Amino acid sequence: MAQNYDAKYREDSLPSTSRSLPIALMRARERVMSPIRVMLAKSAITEQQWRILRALSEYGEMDSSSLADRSALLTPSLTRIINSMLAKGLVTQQRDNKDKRRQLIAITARGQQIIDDNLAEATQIMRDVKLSLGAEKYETLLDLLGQLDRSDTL
Amino acid sequence: MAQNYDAKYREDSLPSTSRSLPIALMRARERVMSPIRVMLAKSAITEQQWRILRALSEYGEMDSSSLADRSALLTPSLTRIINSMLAKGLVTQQRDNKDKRRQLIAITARGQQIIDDNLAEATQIMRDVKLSLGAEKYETLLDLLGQLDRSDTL
DNA sequence: GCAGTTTGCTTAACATGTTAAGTAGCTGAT
DNA sequence: ATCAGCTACTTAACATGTTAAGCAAACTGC
Repeated sequence: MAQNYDAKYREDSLPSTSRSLPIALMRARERVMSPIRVMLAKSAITEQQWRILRALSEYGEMDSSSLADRSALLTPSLTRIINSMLAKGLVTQQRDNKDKRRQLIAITARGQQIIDDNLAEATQIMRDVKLSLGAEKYETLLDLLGQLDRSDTL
Repeated sequence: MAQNYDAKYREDSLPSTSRSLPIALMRARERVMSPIRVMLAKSAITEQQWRILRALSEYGEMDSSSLADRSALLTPSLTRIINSMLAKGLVTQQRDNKDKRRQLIAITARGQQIIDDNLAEATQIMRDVKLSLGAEKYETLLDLLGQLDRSDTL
C-alpha cells in the first residue's frame, strides 16, 4: 500500500490536505465563522438563522425559494429552520394568495432586534478579517471565489 | 424596518451575500465538491469518508485525533463515521498498547480499493477546476486561503 | 504513589446537509 | 375544460456539524 511519501513527489496526483482546494475552503470558512458563531450564541441562534434574518431584513418579505437562494440553504433545511424560527417568533409565514404554492416569509420585530443587537459586532469581526489579510488580498480572494462559483466549465 | 436598499449604498455595513466572504467560501466549495460527490455516490461513500480513506491511504495507520486533523473533521463526527466505516469493512480500529486511550485506525483492502477506483477521476475533476480558473489564479487562491487560515490575528 | 489535572475518545442532544419521494397548486397544449 | 408536466414546498431517512458532558487512561506536582 503506497503511503508516507511527501506531496512534492506526486504533483500529478491529488494534493495533500494543505493544498487541497475543498479542504482549504472549508478551513478558511471555519476560521472566519468561528468568532461569528461565538457572537450569535449569545442570541441563541445559529449561523444559518442569522443568514436568514439578514436576508429578510435587507430584502424584505420573500418566498421560500428566494430565501433559500439568498441565504445559501437547501429548501429542506430551510423548511425545518423556518419552523423553529416561527416557534421562536423570529419570522412569520403565510401563503401567497397569488400563487398558493408559495410561502411568504417575513422578519418580526423580535427577529429584527437580533439583527440590531449583533450587526455592529458582526461588521467589526468581518472588518478584522479583512484587515488580517489586507484589503487588497481580501478583494482578490472574493473575486477569485466569485469566478470559481460562476465558472460554467464545471 | 430598513430594507431593499442596494449594497453599494452601505459599504460601511455588512456586504450582500455576493460579497460576503463566508458565503462566497461556501458557494465555491459547493461548486467544487458537487462533481466529487457525484463520483463518490457510485462507491456509496460520502465526501467525509473519502477524506478519511485518503488520509489513511496516504499516511498509513494513525490515531483518531490525528485522523480528525488530517481529514478536517470534529472528533464526535469521526467517531460516528468510523463506526459506519467499520461496519462496511473500509477501515480497522484497535487500541494502542502504548497509550490505551488512543484508537488506531487503518485502511483495509476494501477501503483501498475505493481509493484505487476513484483516484484517477478525482484527480481529473480537480484538474478541470484548476483549468477553469487558470493555474495561476488557482495557486493564488490556495495561497490566500492558507494565509487566512493561518492568520493569528483572528 | 496519589490526588488533581489533562488528554483521547465517546455519547448525547440538537441543528443542519443531502438526496429522494411525496403533495398540492400552477401552466400550457390540445 | 383537461390532462400531462412543471413548480414550490414539505416530509422522510440518513449522515454530518456543533457543543457539552462523560469516562477512562495518562500525566504532573507534591
